[in-house]
Amino acid sequence: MIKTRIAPSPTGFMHVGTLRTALYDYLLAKKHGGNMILRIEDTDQKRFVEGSMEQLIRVLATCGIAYEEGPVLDQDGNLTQQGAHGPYIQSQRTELYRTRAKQLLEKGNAYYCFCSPDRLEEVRKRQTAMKQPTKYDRTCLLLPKEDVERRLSEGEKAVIRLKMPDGISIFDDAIRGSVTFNNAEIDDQVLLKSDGFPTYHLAVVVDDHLMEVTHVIRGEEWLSSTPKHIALYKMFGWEMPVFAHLPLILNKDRSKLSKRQGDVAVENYLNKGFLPEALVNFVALLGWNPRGDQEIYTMQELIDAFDLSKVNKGGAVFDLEKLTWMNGEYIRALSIDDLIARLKPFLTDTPKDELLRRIVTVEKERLTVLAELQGRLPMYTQTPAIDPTMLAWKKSTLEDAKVQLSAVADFLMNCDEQIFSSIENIEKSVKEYITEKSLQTGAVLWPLRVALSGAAQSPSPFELLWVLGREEGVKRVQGAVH
RNA sequence: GGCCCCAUCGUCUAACGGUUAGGACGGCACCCUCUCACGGUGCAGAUCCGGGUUCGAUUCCCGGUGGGGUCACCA
Repeated sequence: MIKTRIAPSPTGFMHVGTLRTALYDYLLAKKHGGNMILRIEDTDQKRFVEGSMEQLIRVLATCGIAYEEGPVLDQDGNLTQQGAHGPYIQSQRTELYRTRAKQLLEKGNAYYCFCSPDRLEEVRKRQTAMKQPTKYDRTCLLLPKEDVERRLSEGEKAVIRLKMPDGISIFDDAIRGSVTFNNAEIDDQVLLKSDGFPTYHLAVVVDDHLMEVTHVIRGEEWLSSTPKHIALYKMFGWEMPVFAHLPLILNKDRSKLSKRQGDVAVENYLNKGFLPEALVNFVALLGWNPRGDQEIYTMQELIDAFDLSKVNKGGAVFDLEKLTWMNGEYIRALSIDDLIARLKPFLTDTPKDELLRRIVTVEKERLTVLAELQGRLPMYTQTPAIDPTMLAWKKSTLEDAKVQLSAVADFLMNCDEQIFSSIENIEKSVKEYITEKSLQTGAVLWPLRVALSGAAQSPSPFELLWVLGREEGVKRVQGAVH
């Protein structure tokens, strides 16, 4: 059975790259009836941010990415874990890593290293100056056993390093095909830090094996450390998973997507009012395409079409404009009720139900992100200040505009109340009025719209009248005349 | 710099040796229209370069060039 896993660090936010990886993990697992795991990689205590695990769990849930194993939130919002291979939080598994590191030590596949960060730094500087690859010089590998024992018993801080074997590492990446490295160029990676925590490299291999992960999907930044992981799999005698290194998501300048150049946090997009479905749809298509001309996909369609071997190799620029367009598409596809429900969290003051419903009906096709609506509310809820110079249509005069407005106000005041029941009826009646009086459409509608909205650009006068109602509408028109 | 990866319109991508190199976002023009938005139509816009292989290369191979990633007791 296929088993995938997403393994984020609890650093306070979810990177969009993590979302895409999680999505691909999910798509691959679901496509083949497999399972997905959420594992928290919190082996760096310095980077841990309180509450971020819960946040990660919530973001995955709102994006519709469900996993079978890992930390979850119960009904009261408390963190629990589910699955047969837990715990799924690495800081709760440290004993496991220590045991495995010791095992490597005994077999001569790893060794203690007492070198100080300062010395390591010096070594690197020297190597850089001599234009040599920067890697540990293996000083501690030559230490006599007795020395090691003594220093350890004296309580000296030490790390455990992988003794990188000779030879070459070849593996078949599901996306890139065969990749080869010369082991001589690979560093003796620290596996267990002096604080007793494992590094990513040890923990990821141990956990993926113990949790029976079959497909390791991760970003391309991990490609060059894969030989270390392969060495570990071989030393432990474990079966290797399929590796799939995803192309990077890029900034406009084609460097790895970073905070400096825009939002990288999924939470930021959600908070601005990008719909999770839109974000998922967009991110799914960064580096992969189901072939064909379709742009909008449901999750089920993505699952059905997903194919790891069709993921692109080249990095993909995160195009905010296309995301924004896609979000607008999703907003327009929503029902009014659904849209209102999603809009409410973004409103600081919420108009009464019927008014809000009408506003949303009119604004729906104009919204690109949910957070925009709040700024458009005053047009409907506050009497606008009218700039008289704006009232005149094209080459028409202010006087003429006022004449037209007075007449329209009279018409609106005296017409059948029924016409206010729909935008279409209002439009029909007002246009009939214009025709009957042989007026110029623009000469009436422009001043009318400006009088209603106070803005050069706004929804149509018919839409505005429908939202505002007869009373408020007439009041605004009369107000513009005086 | 060493190693590794990558390379089709500005951007996301399609074309598993033979297509007028297709679609989408963005841009521009036009239509709809009182304005905005929506919608519709159209236009501009790409195979990094050089060698091979082949009757024929976007596609396969090699070499350049360019870009990126990585070289931590961070992931």
